Formats: sequence, C-alpha cells, structure tokens
Amino acid sequence: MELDKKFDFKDREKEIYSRWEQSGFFNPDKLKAKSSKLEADRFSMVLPPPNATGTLHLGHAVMLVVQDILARFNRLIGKKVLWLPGTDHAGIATAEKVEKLIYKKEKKTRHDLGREEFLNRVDEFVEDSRDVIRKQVRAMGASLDWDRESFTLDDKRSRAVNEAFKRMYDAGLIYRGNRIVNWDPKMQTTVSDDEIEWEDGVDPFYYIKYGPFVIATARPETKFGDKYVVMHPEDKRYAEYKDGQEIELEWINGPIKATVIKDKAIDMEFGTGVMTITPWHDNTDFDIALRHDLDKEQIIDLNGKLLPVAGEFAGMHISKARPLIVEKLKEKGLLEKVDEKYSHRVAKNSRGGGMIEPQILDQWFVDVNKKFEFKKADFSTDSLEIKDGKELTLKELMQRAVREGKIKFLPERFEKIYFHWIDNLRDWCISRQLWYGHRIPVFYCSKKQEFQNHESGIMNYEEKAVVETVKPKECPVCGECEMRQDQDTLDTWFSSGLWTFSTLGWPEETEDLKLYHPTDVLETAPDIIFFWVARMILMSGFLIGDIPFKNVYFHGLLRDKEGKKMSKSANNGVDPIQVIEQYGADALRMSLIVGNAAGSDLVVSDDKFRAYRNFVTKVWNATRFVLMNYDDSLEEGELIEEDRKILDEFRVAKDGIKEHVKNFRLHLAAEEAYHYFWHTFADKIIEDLKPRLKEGGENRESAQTLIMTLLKEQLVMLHPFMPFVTEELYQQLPLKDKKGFLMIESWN
RNA sequence: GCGUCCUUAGCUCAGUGGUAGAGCGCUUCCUCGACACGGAAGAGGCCAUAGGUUCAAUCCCUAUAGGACGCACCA
Repeated sequence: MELDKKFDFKDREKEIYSRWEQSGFFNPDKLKAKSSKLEADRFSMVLPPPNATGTLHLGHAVMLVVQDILARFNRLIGKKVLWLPGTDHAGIATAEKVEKLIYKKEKKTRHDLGREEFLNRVDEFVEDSRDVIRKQVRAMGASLDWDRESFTLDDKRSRAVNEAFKRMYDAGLIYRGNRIVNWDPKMQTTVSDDEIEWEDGVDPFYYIKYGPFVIATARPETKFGDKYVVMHPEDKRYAEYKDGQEIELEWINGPIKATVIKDKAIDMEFGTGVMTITPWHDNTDFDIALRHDLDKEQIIDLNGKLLPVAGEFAGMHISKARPLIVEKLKEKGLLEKVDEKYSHRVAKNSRGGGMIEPQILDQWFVDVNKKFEFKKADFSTDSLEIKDGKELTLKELMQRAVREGKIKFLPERFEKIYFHWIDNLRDWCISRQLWYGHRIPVFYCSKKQEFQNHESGIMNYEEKAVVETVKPKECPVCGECEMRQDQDTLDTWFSSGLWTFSTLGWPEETEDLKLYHPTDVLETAPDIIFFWVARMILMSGFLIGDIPFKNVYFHGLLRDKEGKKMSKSANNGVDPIQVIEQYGADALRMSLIVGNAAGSDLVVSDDKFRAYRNFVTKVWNATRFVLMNYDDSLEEGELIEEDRKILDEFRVAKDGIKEHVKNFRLHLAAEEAYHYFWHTFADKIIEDLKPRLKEGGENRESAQTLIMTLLKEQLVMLHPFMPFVTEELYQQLPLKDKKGFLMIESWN
C-alpha cells in the first residue's frame, strides 16, 4: 500500500480517536491484564478536573500529555489502566463568572434572578463549557475512560460530599463557630486563606493621639470602638503603664475609657510600639482579644459600610468615610502626623477581586487540631501505617502520609513547602455564601430557628443543627415543621478533596474502590498543592484511612514568550485546538514534554511545534521507506551477526527509555526516543541497509527482518508520546501477530 | 524577615564528580527513488562571580550578584 508523503493529521486524528474510543480499551474493564496479582496489575490516575467554567489552554494540555503518556505506557506494559476524567464545578470561580456575564448582558444580579433561576443559568453555562472541554481533551488524544466521567456536582459526588460532611461532623472535626474569616464584600462570601492574593499598596499611615499614647494606623475608619491599647510587656518606654490599667481619654466621637493590655504580639520596632485593637476586623487583633478575653465589636457591616458605633459616620461606606474621619481627627487635634508613603500589602480575593475585609462570622469550619479516632475502611490498603483506633489530628495525618514516605512528591522539594504550609495551617472555613455548590447538609427547625439574611449582618444560630445526608422527613425539634436547609454552600475544594474516591463510587464499597484506590500518580501543577493535594490527603486519610495517591508529580508551569504564566486570569492562554489544527496533536504533545522537567517552567513557541511536526513527518517517511522496500514474498529470516548487534543496541536504548518513564523522567524519555529514531535509525541504520534492501542485495531477509522489527518496536516506544501517527502507521505494517490497535500492543 | 529554585551555545532549555548536550537559528555543500517538514559537513560555551572540598568541580560546600517563586508579618 502506497502512503502519501505526509501524515494528514487534520483528517486522521479525529478518526483514530473515535476508533480508539469505540474499541472500549480506554475502559480498563475491557483490558486483559498480564499477571493476576492485583497490585502489579493495575494503574490508576484521576484527571485533575478542570473548572467547568472555562475552556482549556496549553497549560492544561501539559497535564493531559504527561498523564496520557503514563496511561498509554502502562497499558503497553500490560496493566489495566484506569484514567478517570471529570470536571469541577469550581463554586466561587464559576459563580463569579456567570454573575458577571449576566450582569453584563441583562444588568441583573443573582438576587434579581433568585436562587433557582440563577442556578439554572449556571447549569446551562457549565454544560456548554464542559462540551468544549471534552472536545479539547479528545483532540489531545487523551486515553480517558469516558464511561466513568464524573462531575463534582453530579448526584453521586454530591452524595459523597454529604456523607463526608456528616462523618466529619459526627467525629467533631466540623464545627460551627464565630471566628474571624476573610469576607469579600463584593461577592458577599467568605474566602479561604489560600484564595487570598496579597497586593502591594502605598497608603497614608496616620499617627493619632490616643490619650497619653500615639498609635499608628492605615485604617482610621476601623478605630471607633477601640477601647484596648496594647503594648509589649518588655517595652521600657511604656513601663509605667500596667496591664489592665484604665485610662480616660478623648477619642473620635467623645471621651472613652481605655484599658491597657500587654501582649508579646506587638512589634516594638514598628510604628510607636503601641496599637489599639479591632478584633472584629483583624486576624492578629482577634487572637489578642481571645488571649485576654476582651470584648469584640463589629464596626463595618458586610457591605463595607460603617455601623452605628461610628456615630455621625454610620451608614457611610468606609472608602467615603476615611477622609472625613481624618478631617475630624485633625480638627480635634488628635492627628499627630501622616506618613504618606507607607507601603504594605492589601488582601484581595483572587477569584473575582474584591478587597478582603476580615469579619467575625458564624461559619462552618474543619478543625485541623482536634484529635479523632483513626479508622481504615474495609477496602482500604495498608499504605498508611496508622493503627485503627489511634488518636491523631488532621494536621498530623497530613504530615505522616508524606513524612513516612507513603506519598512521594516529585520534585522532592515540594515536600518542604507542603510541611511549611501545614505548620501554619489554621482551621479551614468551609462555608460560602454562594448559591452555586454543594448546599451544606444541615437542617434547622423552621419554628424554633430564626433565619436572618447574611446581608443583614450578624447571624446567630442558637439552636442545635441537625446534620443529615438527606433532609429529615420529620423535624426532630418540633416534630411538625418543614425543616430548612442551611443557606450556604461548601468551599469547592471540599468536594475536590474527595475526588480520588468519590469518583470510584464511595461511600459504596465498590469493586472500583478495591481495585483502583489508592491511585498511582497524581499529576498536577504546583500552584494547587495546598488547595487540592493537601486536602485530598486530609479527606482520604480521615474518611477511608488511606492515602489518595502514591506519587505526586508536579509539572512545570507553561509560560508564554514573555515569560508570563499561562492562566485563565492572565487571559494569555492559547487554545490547544489552534495548535493542533496547525501542527497536529502529536507535535504539540512532543513540544510540551521535551525539555519539561518536573517542577521547572517551560516556554513554548511556534519553532518548537514546527520542529516536532517535522519529526512526525520523519517517522512517517521512514515507515514509508520500510514499506516501499518490503518484499512480502521473503520469509522472515534469522538475523545475521551484525544485525543482531544493532537490534541488541536498540533494545538497550529502549530499556533506558522505559526506565526514564517509570521514574517520571518523561522529558528524557521523549528526547531519547526522538533522538534514536531520527539520528540512529533513520540517519544511520536505514542508510547502511539501503544497499542490502535493494534487489540482489546480500542478506536481504535479515536486513528486512531487522528493519521491520526496529520499526515496529519503535512505534510502540513512541506511541505514548505521539499516539496518532504511530497508530496510523502501525495499521499499515504487514505483521503476522498484529493486534487490533497499537494502543494495546505490548512493550516488551 | 524565613525558605526554595534558577543563572550552561545567539534564543529556549536538558544534563553529568572525569573530553560539554538538544531543538530552533547560523555557515558551506547536496534535489541522491523514504523524507527539503530532507541529507552531509561545520562554526559557536572559562557551564553567573569569588573562595573551599577533591587526584579531578559546570556538578558537592560557603559566600556574593542578578532573576523567579513560596510562606509569614505589616497596628
């Protein structure tokens, strides 16, 4: 059969993918495993679920390529490979995006639409972008088991979320409490610590007389209620003032009585070494207030407006009130001086951009320091060497899984970052005042419980909540009312934390769980190590007593030519489909893997795509040459001595590549495979064999056998990296023991 | 402030305790029955700087400079 001069990837890739898909071999149930030992036999990964709000860019393509190489390689070495796809509802990110779109088009807020209508709109939007994502993922050649496709918000996953919440609540690890949280007045929701972005800012720094002291602040608008003045116990300048001493002084809106507090949290070097505290709107102040059991008063409401404590300024937005307050302080002679060039950092919500205003709110938290009784689920493996019934905290659990080597990070240095994060970890606020997400599975008696809108200010739940995975038919409190579910939704990472096992059927004890959990590798970007990787370890450890994965491979972030990180927010993402249409998926895949060492960033450009597109053509033409010179009337001959040697050398190179893949050195594997094919096989071996392959050449059988063997084994070897062209060419080879697909050939 | 990583050919980056590697680009030659998205030959590097360890350092250690990043603090 005569081949064209080039691989027609535009037409062929789609066709090849759909034939793979129809074959069913993406589903491990259809694969026959080589051995009968389960552990040796299976290989599993979950695809980090992309946010269902957007479409994929080249950064996601890196992730797909790395994982598909692992999946295809393991299939070739005879494992039952499960690679499970899905998408993430990405609560806050999606809500923000859809709200913005609706407002732009219709000038309506989510409150104008109402909860139900708003959620319908989000669902529509999400459905559309998931279709795009599915198409993009297929175009990359990703050999995912679509039969098991999941969504963090689908029925099964929601059930798992409710179950997880209840179990953690019952163990005392989830509690409701009034604590200081990060409040985003713009999106009207709490935000987790990890979702905050710190921006450098330069603002005026005001030195204000406070009785005998001078205090310094960048935020005079928070100071109305300040009635505690704090200094370091060892500060000699203020030695005459004693802890607990009361002082009468003139303040913004008249005379007040202040109490002196001595606390080591004060930095003597900073400002005047004296500060007043605003426990309701500052983390450090909150901690000080807790330590000394001080009163806490709210100054700013959830919309960023001043409360009645501000007197004449009540009802004013803080940004408007600040200059007026400064003016008043000046008039009263309380303003000592202003440092105009004070640089500090301001907290911003990284999803949507509102300025964070700390608030004390009644929210749901996961307690990371409380001891619980460790328990393994029946199906879990022995990968964590913690005995059933042992008491430990979630922090300790997360530390042990990595410290004891049960989970390995690649590159290793990320382990340090991980431990450091755990050391500084505070309780995880998991409730969000968003509509899109998993509604918190807590129910209240409508008769005994007063419900207040979050918009109105402080919430106060006195009654005990009923935590159930499904809404109770009868109200256990009054016995007659229709119970009301908590208005809030869960932090999106709560559900992603369950991903390795919720996708396998948990809380049912399914065959999939027994077979495929823990997964072998989690391959992801280093920027979600805290959001996701850590939370998966936490959830899996508590809920099933197991690790979620054995290895974590962090790939490098993709940068554009200017060196900027490709991301949704930076809006510099390139649609992989664009590159695929121009150069083919195989070329894109090679470009994204060669030179991409774990954890180091990668810059790609058209030059690189072109180079590997040329390689695709090279493989194509070398195969064409072999086929053109193949005489099928010849018997397959024994290899003569020198041919045998060439084959042996090749097998050494091939084994080296196999080792590279097994050790996650994919960039080296790809490069060496490339190099062998082009510069050894094509440039040397083919050239040397040309005379012998011509009619009348010597040892023609041996030459033909050698070249066909080398070609076939190289197609297998290259297949994980460039699946399309290799599959297409494999189909053309005149082999006796040919499998239906190269995808299920064996790499021996 | 604490910590991590990077600095290698013109560009983008691999890599190793023992003569420096790739891709692109560049120079010269070549349309030869696989391929010009090709072939052959080649130029190009004190492996950031200064010390140290070693028989031997681009690689290990210590400092310095420049760059990137993570974490904490910021009254």
